Amino acid sequence: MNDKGRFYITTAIAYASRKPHFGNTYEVIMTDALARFKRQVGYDVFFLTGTDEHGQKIENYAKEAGISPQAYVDNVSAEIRKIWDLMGASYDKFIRTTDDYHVRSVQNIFKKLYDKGDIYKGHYEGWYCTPCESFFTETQVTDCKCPDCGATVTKAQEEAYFFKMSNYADKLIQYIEEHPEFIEPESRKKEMVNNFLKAGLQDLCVSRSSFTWGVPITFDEKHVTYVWIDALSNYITALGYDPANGEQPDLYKKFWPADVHIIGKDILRFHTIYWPIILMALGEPLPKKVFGHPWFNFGADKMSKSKGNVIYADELAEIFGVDGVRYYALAEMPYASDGSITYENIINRYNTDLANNLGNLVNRTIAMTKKYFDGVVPSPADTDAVDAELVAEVEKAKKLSYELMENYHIADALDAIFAMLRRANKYIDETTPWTLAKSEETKGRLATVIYNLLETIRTAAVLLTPFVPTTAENIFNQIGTDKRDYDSVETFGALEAGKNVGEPAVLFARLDEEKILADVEAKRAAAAAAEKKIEKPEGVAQIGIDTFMGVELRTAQVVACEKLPKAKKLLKLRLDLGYETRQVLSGIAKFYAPEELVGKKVIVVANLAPAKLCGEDSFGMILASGEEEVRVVFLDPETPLGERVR
RNA sequence: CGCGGGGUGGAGCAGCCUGGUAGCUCGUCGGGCUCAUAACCCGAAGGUCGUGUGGUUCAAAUCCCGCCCCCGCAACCA
Repeated sequence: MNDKGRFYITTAIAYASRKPHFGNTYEVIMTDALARFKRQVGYDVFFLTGTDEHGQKIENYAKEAGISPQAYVDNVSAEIRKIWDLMGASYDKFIRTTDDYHVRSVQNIFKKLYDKGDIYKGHYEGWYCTPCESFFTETQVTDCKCPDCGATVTKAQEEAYFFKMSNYADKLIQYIEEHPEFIEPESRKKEMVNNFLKAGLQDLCVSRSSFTWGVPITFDEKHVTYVWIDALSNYITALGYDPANGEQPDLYKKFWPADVHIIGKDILRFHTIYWPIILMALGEPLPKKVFGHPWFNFGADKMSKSKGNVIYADELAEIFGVDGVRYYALAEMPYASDGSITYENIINRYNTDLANNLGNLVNRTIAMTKKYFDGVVPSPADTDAVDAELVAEVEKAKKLSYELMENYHIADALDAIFAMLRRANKYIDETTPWTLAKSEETKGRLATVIYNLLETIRTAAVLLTPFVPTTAENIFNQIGTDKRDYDSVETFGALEAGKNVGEPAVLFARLDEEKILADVEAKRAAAAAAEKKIEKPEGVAQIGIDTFMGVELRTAQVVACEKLPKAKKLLKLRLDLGYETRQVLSGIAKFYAPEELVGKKVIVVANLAPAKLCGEDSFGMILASGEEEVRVVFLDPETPLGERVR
C-alpha cells in the first residue's frame, strides 16, 4: 500500500478513579477502529491512550481504601488497561500521568509558562470543605453541602496560579475561523465559539494547594498542578516533548501536531479552548482536529450507578463476544447525537447483522465450496449479467466505506459494508447454486458463482478488519486465504483459485433474546439492590453545639411560588416567617409543581448570605433531602411561623 | 428574546445545502427457496414528512416566516 504519511490519533486519557463504564470504553473502540483503518490503508499511525491519575478525588479514594494514591492508581490504571486490551485496542502507547517523564515535562511546561508571564499568582475563591480539605466550584456544591462527604462547606480563598486565557482568545477565534475542520461535529463548534469564546474567557486556575496528589510545582512547593495542564499535556509528553529539551525528539517531530483527538463531548471545551491556548503559549502547533463524540445512554436514561443501569464493556463481552460489542458500539452510535443502548437492541443487531447477514453468508458459502468443489476454491468460468451487479456492489462498498471512514462516519461505513453482504445473500438466491450443482453442464457457471461469493466474503473481511479484527481473521481462515491486506481488494478477483478452504464454523451463534434478557434482568436487580444500601457516612467531623446554633433555622410558610422562567431547575418561593416575608430560590422545579408548595410549611436557613441566581435574589434556603430525588422537609401544618428550629 | 441541533410509516435513521417519484435497517403480515445459523430471497400493509390548511414557486419534506414540542451547550440546584 502506498505510503500516505503519518497519522497521530489519541483518545482522552481515562480518569483512574473507578472502573470505566461502557461510555468510556466506546471512545477507545471508536478510536481503535479509526487507527486500524488508517494503518490498513497505508498511514504510519501512532495511537495514544492512557490514564489520568492525579487529583483530589483519587487522593480521597486512596485514603478510603487505606492505600497510597500511587498504589491506588496502579490498580485502577491496570484495570482500565485490561479492559482496553480485552476490547482489542491497538494503541501504540499507553501513557500514565504518573510516569516520570510526563511529570518532569509538566513541571517544565508550567515553569516555562510562568516565566513567560502567561501564568501568574492570584487567589482562588471557592467553597471549602474542612473534613475533605478541599475546594469545590459553585456548580459542584449543592445546598452548601460538600459533594463528597456531605459536610457543610464555606466560602474561602486560597493562593493559586492562573493562566491568562484572555491573552490568546482573539488568536484562537481566528484560528477556529480559518480552520473550519478543527472542531467536529459542526454543531459542537458553534457551542464553543458562542458560549465561551465570544462571551470572553475567564482565567483558568491551574494549581491547587488544598491537596497534594498532583504534579508539584517546582518553584512553589505548596502547590500542585491542577488537572488541565497535567492531563492535556499527555498528548505531547507521550511523544517525548519537554520544554527543557534542547531539541525535541524525533518521535515528537514526526507526529506532532496530532491529526485528531477523539474525546467525549463533555470535555470538548478543554480540548478546543484551553489546550490550543496552552500550545500557543508554548509556541507549538495546534492539533488538526478535535472530534467530540456523543454519549451512549441506557435507553432514555443516562447511565448511573444509583439507577443500577451502568453497563461495562467486559460484562457485555461475556455475552456478545468482543467483536459483538465492538460491532454494536460502532454501528449503533450516530455521528453527532447521543446513541442509546438497550439489551433488546444489542441482541437484535447481533442476530440480524452478525449472525444472519454476515455469519450465515460465510457459513453457507464455505459449506457449498466443500460440498460442490471438495473444499477447493474453483476458478471462475461461465459468467452472467448478475455477476456484474454483485461486483458493482462490492466496488461501491469499498469506495463508500473508505470515504466515510476518512470522514469519521463510522456507523455509515459499516452499513455500506453490510449492504454488500445483503447483496451477496441475494446473489445466492438469484443464481441458485444448488440447482447448478445438479448438472455437469452448469458446473462452470457454479464455479463462477462460488468464486464470486468467496471473493466477496474475502473483501468483506478485509473491509471489516478495523471494526471486528478477530472476526475478519476467522473469515480469512475459513476461506483459507492469506490475501488479507487492503491492496488485495483493489480489483475484484485477487483470491487464488485451487487452494483449500478451511472448516466452516459458526461465526456468531444466534442468541436467545428471552433467555438473555431474563439473565440480565436478574443481574441488574441484584446490582440495584446492592447499590440501594445506604453507606454509613465516614470521616464527617463532629461539631459543637455552638457551631450548629450558628445556623439559624426558622419555620416558615410558602405563601407564593412560581417557576423562574430563565432557569430549568429553580422555583421562586415567597416565604412568610411570621416576622417578615422574603424571597428564596430553590432548585426543586423538577420535583415540585409551584402550586403544590403553596401553603406548605418548611424550614428555612434564615441567616444564609443572600445570593443571586439567574439574576434573581435569594435570601436563604429551604431544607430538603436527597440527591437525585429531592424531597423538601415539610412541617406539621400546626407549626407556628418564625420559630427557631433546633 | 442566551447559543446550537432536531421533529419523516410501530422503533431507529437517510433525504433538505443543489426544490419536481418519500428511501434504508428493524418490526408486522403473506409468499418463495432449501446451500446455510428457524437462516436467506420476494411481495404487502403502514407516513397529508410537528404545526399554521402561512409565504415564495408551475411545483416544497426540501427555500422563507410565525407557533408548539424535544435534545445538546451555557446559566443554574443557597
